[in-house]
Amino acid sequence: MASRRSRDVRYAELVSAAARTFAEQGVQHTLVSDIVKAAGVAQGTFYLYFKTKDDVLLAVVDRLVDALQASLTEAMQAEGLSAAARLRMLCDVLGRLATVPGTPAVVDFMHLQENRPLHDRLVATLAPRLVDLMEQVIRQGVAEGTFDVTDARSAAWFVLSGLQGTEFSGTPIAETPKALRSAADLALRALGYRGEPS
Amino acid sequence: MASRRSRDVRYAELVSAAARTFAEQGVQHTLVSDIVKAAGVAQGTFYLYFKTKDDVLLAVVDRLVDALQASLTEAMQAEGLSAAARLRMLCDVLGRLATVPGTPAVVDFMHLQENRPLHDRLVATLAPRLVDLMEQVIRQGVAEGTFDVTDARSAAWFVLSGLQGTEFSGTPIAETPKALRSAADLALRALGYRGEPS
Amino acid sequence: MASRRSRDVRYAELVSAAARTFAEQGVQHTLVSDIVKAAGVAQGTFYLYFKTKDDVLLAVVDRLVDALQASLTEAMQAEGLSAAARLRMLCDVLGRLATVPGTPAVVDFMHLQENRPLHDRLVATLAPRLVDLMEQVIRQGVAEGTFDVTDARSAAWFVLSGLQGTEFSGTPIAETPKALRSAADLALRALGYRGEPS
Amino acid sequence: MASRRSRDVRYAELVSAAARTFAEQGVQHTLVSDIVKAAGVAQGTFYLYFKTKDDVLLAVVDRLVDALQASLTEAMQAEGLSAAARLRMLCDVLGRLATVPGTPAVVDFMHLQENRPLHDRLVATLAPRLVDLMEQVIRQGVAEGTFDVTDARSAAWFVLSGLQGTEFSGTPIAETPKALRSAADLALRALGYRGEPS
DNA sequence: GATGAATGAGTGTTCATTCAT
DNA sequence: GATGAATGAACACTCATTCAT
Repeated sequence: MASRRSRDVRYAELVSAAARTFAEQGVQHTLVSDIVKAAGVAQGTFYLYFKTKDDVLLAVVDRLVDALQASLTEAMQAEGLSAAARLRMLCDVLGRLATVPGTPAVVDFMHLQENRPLHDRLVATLAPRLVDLMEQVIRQGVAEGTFDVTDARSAAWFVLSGLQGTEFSGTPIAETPKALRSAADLALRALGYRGEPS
Repeated sequence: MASRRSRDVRYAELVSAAARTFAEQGVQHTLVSDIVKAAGVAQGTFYLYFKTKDDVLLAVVDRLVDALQASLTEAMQAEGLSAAARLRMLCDVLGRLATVPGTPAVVDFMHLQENRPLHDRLVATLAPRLVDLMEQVIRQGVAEGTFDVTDARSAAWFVLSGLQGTEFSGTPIAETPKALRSAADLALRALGYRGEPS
Repeated sequence: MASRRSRDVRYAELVSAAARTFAEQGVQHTLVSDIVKAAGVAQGTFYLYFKTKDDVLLAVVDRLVDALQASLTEAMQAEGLSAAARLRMLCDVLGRLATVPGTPAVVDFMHLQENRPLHDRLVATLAPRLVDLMEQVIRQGVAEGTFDVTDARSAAWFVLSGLQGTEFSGTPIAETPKALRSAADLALRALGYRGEPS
Repeated sequence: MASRRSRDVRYAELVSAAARTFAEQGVQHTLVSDIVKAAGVAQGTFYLYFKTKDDVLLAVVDRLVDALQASLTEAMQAEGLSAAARLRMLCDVLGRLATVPGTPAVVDFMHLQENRPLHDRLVATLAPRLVDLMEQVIRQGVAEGTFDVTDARSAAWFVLSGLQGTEFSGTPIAETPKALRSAADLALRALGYRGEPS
């Protein structure tokens, strides 16, 4: 029998085990029995913490989202930055996503065709928050007079999608940050920014 | 027994039945037995035309892609257009996707969370071709001196992703064409285009 | 693979296999996998014929009920019999239940504590029909002037329950017919019959 | 932690909780976890008082049986009554079962198809004692010369089953006592009693 | 070619019971 | 005594695929 744990600890262990297993075998091919084996726990224990198999998936995604959210929020809290600077910073943070400590290999396995469902949930959960942030930045730029857009929300979607598209462009992960940096220039131009590129 | 048909006709019927069923129940929850029922055909017949269940999905997607490809290729064949004009035209075609005759409700159900796999395959199949087209347009623009980008491929991804992002921005389908039109302006600006907006 | 059968034949085979298995192992301890093993059929085949495990139980009971119904109806169709004679005949038929060809050992295993659910369903399905028959007999007796009861329905329940109670009295099955015969005398007296005993 | 109780009190609480839960959800669908929840006690505590889940069922039934036994024994202790009078009294007691203080709603939920197992155990436990009582009464009647039966035991089963059958005849509970009274007349006739009806 | 009965490996979930704390 | 986390054997049911007719 796995030694007694507090509810929270065991929960975290299970989520970790699930994340690991999803990463290794793909969501679709991960059995509940794989997860519990990885967690060193009995089958039934799983159901003390999750109602169904899908539940863990949500939990895994939530943990990632929370980590990202933390990074982003922290990054955006800096005062006295211009909108353009903030946008570049946002790109940087996104670019570092792949290497955020604690979420290793996330982006890596997220892109396996196999793991589409996970990726989708992540995006579905994360995207709205990102759009909100981006929209704020754009509005700031408009207020400053450095950006020139009429519909901040739409522009936020366009820019963010463009940046995200970089993910798919076949760029090796190692070069993602650089790719995002030049994508940031395109983004700024799209927003009507006339300042010099980075 | 379903009446004898030529192989092609029966094939088409099955693909249609599959498309219909995927649309109604979602890919994940569509059983092979549902498809054959919809096609008015016996279970075994299915496997005379498709090797596996996933095969139909591919076939359904292929049919869509072919239709789109036809529209796009035709649109791009026009001679004597500026790069900017071509880009706008490309946006228009994308905007009309939802109403392409023969692929009714496609975009509609493509966006159900349920149908992510289908959507993904569509994008995976279509995206490279679109990127190719877009890249050509961009290179033309650079050659003309109206666009100003260094990495045409990356820019193509950025712009195309941005345009695609519009899909997700919550815009009602009816207004997608209009939304894409203004997104085209953002795209042109991103590419360094200085001409007047549409 | 078990050889192809017509739907009806295979259905009958499965019901038989289920009846046999229920009899041997008790309803509660019979697994679907036991039934299919007994039928020489794959697990999935079971679900081509029954929606759930409980479904077979119903089917088994129905088959028994139909057999009994046939015996009883036939027995009651004889013309020109007195009510008392009919009641005795009904007792005989009930007494022969255990030996009705085609339903071997039924009563036998019906009484295992284990098989209470089956027994219950049988009684629940059969009892109303039996009560109807008994009520008819009683009404005939009242009309003849040989029986003397005011509420034929209640009397039917009383008499039938009394007869059925004999089942539980610990009488060995072999002697059930004899026991029922003397129970018939009690029943007739209860109904106010003054004729000489059998 | 539930407050400390004497073993007996806690035992009684658990039996009550079980009875309640069985009544509400049916025996089959009652989980041990439901019972402990109803008792406000931890899962493990259950097993300090009962060896298995079936044990509680027995305990619940026993409690009912004890209550009934008490009523019956008291009723039968009256001296100087004729066999017929005793039999009528026995019917009365049975008729009042439904309203015996301390076992409210018992008969009510006992008849839910759902609760057959409970009912069965009750009958299985109670019936032999009842049969014993009834047999005594019958023997008394034979000795008095007012009853005329050869096999007192069989007659006891017949009569008792007949009376119990009244339970199932669809009679509303409120009228059960009355129904049993007229059933008593049938019973007396079955036993060869020639005295005037009640 | 067409049929549809048959297959059976695969898996999520349940729940009575145990036992470390 | 009391707790409640942990156990894990047990099982019903699914569904893509095969193949005898």
